[in-house]
Amino acid sequence: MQDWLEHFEGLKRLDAADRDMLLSRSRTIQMRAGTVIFGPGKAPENLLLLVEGTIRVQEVSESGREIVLYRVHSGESCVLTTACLLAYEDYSAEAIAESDIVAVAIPREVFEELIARSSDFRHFVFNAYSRRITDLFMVIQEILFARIDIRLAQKLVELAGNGGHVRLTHQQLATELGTAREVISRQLHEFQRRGWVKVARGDVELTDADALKVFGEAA
Amino acid sequence: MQDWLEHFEGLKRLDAADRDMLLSRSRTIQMRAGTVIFGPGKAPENLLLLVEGTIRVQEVSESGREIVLYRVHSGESCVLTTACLLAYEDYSAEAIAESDIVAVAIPREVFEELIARSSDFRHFVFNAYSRRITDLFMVIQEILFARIDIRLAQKLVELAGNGGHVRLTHQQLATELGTAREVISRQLHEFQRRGWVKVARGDVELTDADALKVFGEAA
DNA sequence: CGCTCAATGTGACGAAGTCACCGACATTCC
DNA sequence: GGAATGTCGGTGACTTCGTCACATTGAGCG
Repeated sequence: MQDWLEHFEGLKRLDAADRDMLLSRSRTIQMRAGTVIFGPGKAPENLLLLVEGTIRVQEVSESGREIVLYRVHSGESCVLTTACLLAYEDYSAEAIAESDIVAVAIPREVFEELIARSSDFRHFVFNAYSRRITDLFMVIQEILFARIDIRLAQKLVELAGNGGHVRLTHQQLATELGTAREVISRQLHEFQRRGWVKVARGDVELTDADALKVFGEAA
Repeated sequence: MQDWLEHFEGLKRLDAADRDMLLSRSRTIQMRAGTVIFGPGKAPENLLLLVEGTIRVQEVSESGREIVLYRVHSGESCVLTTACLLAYEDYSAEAIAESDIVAVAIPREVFEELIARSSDFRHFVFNAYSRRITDLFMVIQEILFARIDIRLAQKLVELAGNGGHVRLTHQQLATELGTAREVISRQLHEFQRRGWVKVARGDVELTDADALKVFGEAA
């Protein structure tokens, strides 16, 4: 894994010296799908750059309800880790490897030095922060002001691959939206009644993606 | 306004050179209470350091419902402005001067240069980001997982001054929690029935703050 | 004193979350 | 094959919360 820097759009233009620094003073780590990367009482020591795979950040309630806040994709950094290093720590948030992942861990001193030296690196980091904050704004916007049927329609369109299938359980869809399984079940049935989807065990087939899309845009 | 730097705990230890830079290349601005500092289609050009007053950042829905996301107090920076500069822009979020304010506007180049030069400044900025992100996490946590009677009780305790009065209208309280006025009215009546508060026009008197506190902690 | 506007009260309703429990399907192990 | 077990999904009753459409109240002011 010599050329992982190529995965990061925002880091391609770094100086040779900065690239060297990143390459020589970081180490590559791997984790299996399902690993808890950080969580209550488990703050990481390093800034993580995600080379391969995706990380899901979610919040959990005592009662067991969950919501996905955002995802970190390959080529992005997990800025929350740096946030954790500074701020309070009784997050009920956790980050989970959604797939097997490959990441690069950058020690804090290296992070600081790069921030000081490289304006490209600065932009990369601030960009990441901005995106997360925007994501969180959107999440709040949605859960507070948008109807759940609309949100589910949008989510289905978003998640459907080319085959038009969403291979998730109702519980997983509920977690995506921060609602309860029963609510998803009922809404999916309503969508099926309208001929927009066909539900099966662990799978939702979009039979009329256009209708769903239109419905989802009726904000 | 020469010594505004003294208001910023995180900036007190800056080098003389950095202080000079901040002082010489920024300008002080003032705004009246109620001014919209940024909002949809109105992104600011500068990083703002708030010297005097408070700024409220909130989100608004088409239907008119609102929620307060967080407040920026004197001695803090309004990092979202820098976030705005980079990311999407169709925020439905807005920042409003809650009181008359005095702020220092720092041009982008100066901001960048300081980030590069001063580790104290860096920490100041990252700290601000972290705090905001944490605030947003908490907001999501609350609106999704906490009952609104609990949240109202907490909010009343939090907002009550020494006199034990919260001088806000039901609508304003609703905005604090992102709910509807009617809901607040009903909950306040229930609290009054239990002898915890006494409601009047634009004012809630906490007659049994302890009970409210206990109730609010029954998470 | 009566006007007017903002603040608040209220009941009916609808949307969404909770609870309890059930049945349907899948996997694994005899 | 068949039993055991666990996950997934279905359902009705209920509660909480938001919405809507008004009615009422109070405070300031001409």
